[in-house]
Amino acid sequence: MDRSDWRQDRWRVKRILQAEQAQGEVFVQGWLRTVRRSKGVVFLALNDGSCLDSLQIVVGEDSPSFQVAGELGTGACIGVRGMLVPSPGEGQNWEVQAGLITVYGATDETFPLQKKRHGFEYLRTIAHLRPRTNAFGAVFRVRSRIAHAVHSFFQERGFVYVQTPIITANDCEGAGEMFRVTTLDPENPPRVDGRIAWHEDFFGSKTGLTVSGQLQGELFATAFTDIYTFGPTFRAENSNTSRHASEFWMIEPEIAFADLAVNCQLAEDFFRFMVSYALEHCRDDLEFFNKFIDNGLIERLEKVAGTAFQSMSYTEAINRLQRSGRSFEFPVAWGCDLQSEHERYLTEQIVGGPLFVTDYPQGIKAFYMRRNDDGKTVAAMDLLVPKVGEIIGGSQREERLDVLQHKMEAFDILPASLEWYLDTRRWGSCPHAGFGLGFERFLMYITGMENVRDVIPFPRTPGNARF
RNA sequence: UCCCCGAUAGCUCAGUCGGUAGAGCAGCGGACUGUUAAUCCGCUUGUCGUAAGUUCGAGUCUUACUCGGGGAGCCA
Repeated sequence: MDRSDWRQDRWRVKRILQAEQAQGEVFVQGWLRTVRRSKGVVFLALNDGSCLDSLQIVVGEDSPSFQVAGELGTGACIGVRGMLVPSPGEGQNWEVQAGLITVYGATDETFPLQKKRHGFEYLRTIAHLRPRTNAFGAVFRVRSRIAHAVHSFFQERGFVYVQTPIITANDCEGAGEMFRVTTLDPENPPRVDGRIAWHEDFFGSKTGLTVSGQLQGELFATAFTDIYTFGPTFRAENSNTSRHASEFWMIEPEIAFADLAVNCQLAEDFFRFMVSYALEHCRDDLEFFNKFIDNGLIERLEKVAGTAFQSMSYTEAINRLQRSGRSFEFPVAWGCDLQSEHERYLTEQIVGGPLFVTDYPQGIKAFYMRRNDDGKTVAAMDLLVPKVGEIIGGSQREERLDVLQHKMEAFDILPASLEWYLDTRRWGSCPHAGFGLGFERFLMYITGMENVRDVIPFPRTPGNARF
């Protein structure tokens, strides 16, 4: 239900532009994208973030604010009271004939945003102002809608939303380097026998920021059957790529009584639901991306929304790569992890769309993944998509206590640190599965933006935590 | 962390063989009764990333460093 008229005292630009008839006097507030002056008339383009388009404000010589309007610059924040009338000009159906204009915040010639296209790299250096641009307005509106779509999808299907902890003492999840959380004095930490006495730290043990909510998600899946998490995740890896951030958001469903096939089906349903949702609810913004960022975007999204995903086992993928006749920088051999170039070739060249690769060799995957009957592979799956690469990683979890204990031994993980995790296998264990989807990677896929730093409001990457 | 590329006006970029800095946009002033990143005329803008070196002379060549980008690894 649309309640964007929740305030009686002013209109949002989006609602005005959707008007089907003249509305009489309106009051609007926002920021100016452009100011065009002629001898007897000033045109203002007013944007309030409600939609991509701006509202045209026409200030005639008869307006009490004609003088004021002529002195406004790009970026100024104003309120306008005026009559909403059909626009005689090209390019918009409605415009506001300005009466009184209130200037909340003027700008001067040092305002960094101009009415021209800026490079994304430059805009990253002014991340506090970039939401006021067309591209980032579109990005963050889409981000908001898609976040909502995540909850819609799972809530409609009876999944319980779990807020897994951000501070955790799990140090052996194997998903990446952790940021340390401590209140010990870094200059002079307490020591026992020369080693830092972590038991004297705030939580009585060594803690860090979560690298995944999966393990706790599994605990809740053994009570609520179907659950999901959606929250921030932190990796202290020194990754300097367009696809990695130190702080990002991840969606992790975990489902009981499910094998890998059900897991893949859920991932596909989810992915396609989100794409359809974006096409339906973010149309204007997607058209902007399609026009200025990625010309094939909408066509690609529509195809993905309407087509079943392909799937192949790791073993088959290796065979297909070997038979491709293509020479890769890294050799293709069973037992080796797929390199980025291999993944790209599979999803972009061989399949030309999203692709599940399943059943990887157990040596290259995490300890908790369920061992297959062949004794060599585990029930793991990655979803690869063109341009972005790996966007989902998941697996059926090892629910057999003895097998899991052996795996932990083989991976050099001390069972003592995860007794609570093993307890779920001790009592009332059940087959279950789950996956993680990188929210920003999905946004990259949906918007065509090519850098993870440009789909997260204030990106954190090695060497940068500004704003 | 490794490999490659880059850093010149507020922004986007050009700058030849080493010879002393330039275009568009923005900004400022003016013109124009309705524009769509308006148009037209005029004007202003520089520690050439930092430090050192080679040279009569360095934006240009060399080295180191800083920052940014692309790729790789790690992964989402």
